[in-house]
Amino acid sequence: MIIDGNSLTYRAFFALPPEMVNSKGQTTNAVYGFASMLVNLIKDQQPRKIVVAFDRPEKTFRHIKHVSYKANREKQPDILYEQIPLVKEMVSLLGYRVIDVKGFEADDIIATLATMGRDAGEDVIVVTGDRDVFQLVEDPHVKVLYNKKGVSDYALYDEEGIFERTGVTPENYVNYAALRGDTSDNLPGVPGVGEKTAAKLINAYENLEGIFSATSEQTPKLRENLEENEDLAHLNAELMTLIRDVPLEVDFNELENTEINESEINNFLDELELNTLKKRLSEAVGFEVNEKETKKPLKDSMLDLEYQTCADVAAALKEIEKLAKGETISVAESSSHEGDLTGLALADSEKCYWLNADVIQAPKVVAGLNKLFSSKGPGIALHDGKKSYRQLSLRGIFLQNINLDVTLAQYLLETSDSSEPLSEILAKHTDLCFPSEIEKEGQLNFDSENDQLHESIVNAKAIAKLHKPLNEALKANGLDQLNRDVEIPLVRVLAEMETRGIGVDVDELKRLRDEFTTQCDGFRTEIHDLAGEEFNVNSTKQLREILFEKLSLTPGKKTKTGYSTDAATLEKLKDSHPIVEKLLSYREVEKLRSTYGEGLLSSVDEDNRIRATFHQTVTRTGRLSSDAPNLHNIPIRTEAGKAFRKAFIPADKHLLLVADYNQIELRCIAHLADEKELKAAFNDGQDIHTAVAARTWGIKPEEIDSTLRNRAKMVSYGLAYGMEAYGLAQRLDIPVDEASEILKAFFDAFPGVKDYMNESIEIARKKGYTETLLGRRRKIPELLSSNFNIRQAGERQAMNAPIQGLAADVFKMALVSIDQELQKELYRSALVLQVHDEVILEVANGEMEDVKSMVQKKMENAYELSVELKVDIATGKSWADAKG
DNA sequence: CGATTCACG
DNA sequence: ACGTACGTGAATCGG
Repeated sequence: MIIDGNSLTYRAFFALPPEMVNSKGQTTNAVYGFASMLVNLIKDQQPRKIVVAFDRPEKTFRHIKHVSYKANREKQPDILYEQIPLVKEMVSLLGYRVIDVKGFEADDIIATLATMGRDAGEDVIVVTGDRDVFQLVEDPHVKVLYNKKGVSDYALYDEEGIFERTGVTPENYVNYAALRGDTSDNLPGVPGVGEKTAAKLINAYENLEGIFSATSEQTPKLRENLEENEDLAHLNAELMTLIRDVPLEVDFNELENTEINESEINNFLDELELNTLKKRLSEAVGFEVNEKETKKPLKDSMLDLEYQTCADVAAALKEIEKLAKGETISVAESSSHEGDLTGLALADSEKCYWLNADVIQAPKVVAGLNKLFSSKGPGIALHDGKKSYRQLSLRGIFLQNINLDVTLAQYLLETSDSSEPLSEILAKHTDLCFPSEIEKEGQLNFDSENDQLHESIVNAKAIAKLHKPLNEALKANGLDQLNRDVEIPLVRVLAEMETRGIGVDVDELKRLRDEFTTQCDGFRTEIHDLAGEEFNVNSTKQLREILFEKLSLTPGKKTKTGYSTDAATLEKLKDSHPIVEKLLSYREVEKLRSTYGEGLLSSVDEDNRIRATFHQTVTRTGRLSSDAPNLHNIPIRTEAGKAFRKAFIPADKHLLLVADYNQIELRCIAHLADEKELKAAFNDGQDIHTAVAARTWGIKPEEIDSTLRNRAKMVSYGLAYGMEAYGLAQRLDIPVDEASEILKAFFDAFPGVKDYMNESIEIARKKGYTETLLGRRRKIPELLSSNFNIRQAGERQAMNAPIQGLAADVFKMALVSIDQELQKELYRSALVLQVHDEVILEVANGEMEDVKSMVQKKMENAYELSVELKVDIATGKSWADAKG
């Protein structure tokens, strides 16, 4: 196997993010990528020996090609080139031969080696992303494994393969490429001659001489182009012909793999901090992994495991008393695999105490802890507060006075990276680290109570150390208020909702599941009949074959793996074949059956309630998310799907109350853009889409029909996402230029909006992040990308984040204030669910009127904007009943 | 485990 | 020629 070292390093570099940097600032993406490729190549091809060739140009370049090669790459300077010596070093340490020869390119060395191999009767496989080597392919000995893209996408070409790909034989490749040119090598070809024409000419006239002596047989335009560029073609051919007699200083037979230098390769990978790669590489190449000699952290920078056990109730009470007089207490609970609380670690900056499960159970300790954790106490710091809150509240202990949740703080500080292990957060904000025996989680025995104990001790200590730096960082970044007034109070709200769950009518759910199962079976049979064979309709791959090959329907857009079969594509094919409509129906009911029928049923607890988890540190905009199950995407848009909302019901003697913000994002835009006309439309209480339509097209609201209203509605919805004409056209099913007109009319009617959007992008570009009104940040590194599409996506994110983020902030504040009011007034009603701009409460009989007006008031006044916030409220015996 | 599809706001 | 509206999570297939 002869590898083009430069070519693959180059491919590896662009396949992987340049953010891969070790702690010393060395970029490692290309080294990592090259090694990954090597692993794949060894596994797939199992070569007997491997040689890697590299360029070693002289100071002045021998070929024009070299100059342009360099010119093309100059923009990606050092961070790529500085990795080439590293790749060479790695290859050598792995026992493979590195060859470079002064004044020659890797290509030429490869050509020489391949020729030698062929003459020796050896099988040679050349690996590269450079098409020049196609000329070397020769049956049966020389093949090319061409890297199409990334680190794992290859095509293996023999003579037939080259012909299939290019339309010419390997020996004709040079002339073919000379005519066509090569953009990646910056060589222009004959104008008007592309792949097809080049192949046609070569095959008709054999070689360049043949072609140029018969130009009169071509069409006038082509003839002219050929005649004008004859010299160019000959020069190209000369440049592209690889040199097959590079003076190598070694004989082909001396290129055996050498010994692997085990300790050196280990050191090399450690130095670059390519830890996960080490294992894969060692398995593929065959060397022993040295257990990394982790430089033992300095003793005084390591957290210790010392703690004091409160062995009985009296001891616990005594220490609780002491802690109550001191500073913020760090709290870390410990729970078993099954989720039972096994103990509690409490730390201040001096000491750490351990209370086991028995001690915590004692009523006196519960009372003591409740006092300690109350607003009269010194305050609490913890990590993953929602989990601790849930654990302790089950034991009657309530964490009421949280002033730092490390998880939340880290989320606010670095939205781009949530839910890091505590040990890493500690390393980021202090110069401390976890004791080595705790850090390696894999080495902990999961069942050992002792390990769990130690872990919570260390956690509590780490939290104590993080308290000061994190609070300072929050203040310094203007996130203090958001943290204290919104995120921290929300912990309790979400914990309570998770614990309470929402009631479901299991019989109804089962009925729906069965109904959709029957429908699925029916549609599936019909689809099989129409297709003329049985196949797995859920498999896009199989479906593709049926639709586009067997039934020869016209394919639409493509995905990475082939033609798309998504709903938008199928919609367009509706009239071509009766199977399409059935497929759309099948997809709909299959989704309902699996995700919502089977899925929800499997999440129902014994008390007929569903308990989801609400994540506070997942989204990049500040919204919440829900999983296991996701209750944020229960169907509503189709009648069949909506039926699932009938199965969400209140407890006995309760009703559900559903309150949702009316057009909150559009109102946020009106406020942020300070767009008077849009605000006026809201404040007048008009139908917003009609009002927007009327202003956009300059006609009276009474004259707006449903089409115009719908168009305005789509524009309003798309607005927050940075929609373009194309997207609007797709959704409205109108031509792009028409959509473009609509957008123009809209932005002319509401000029503040356009200005605001541009401003959002500008600020984000300057600062590197967006900010909501309340200071919530979102980093957008995409704005600096050299890739146009990625940069544009970044711009849309920059437009959307402050809008979606403000709506999320407002909503969170509403949740908190509703919760506080429910507590304060001792309501028996409770929050059971939230869905981005909608809250659902389980309201006790007799409390409805009060709760309803309270919720409305709290939501509408959650945060004052220069435009009114309006809330729609309904009540009923199910989620479906309580909607419109 | 990535890709595809589709449910929601 | 490409891709084209933001943000999520779940089911399913297939490598």
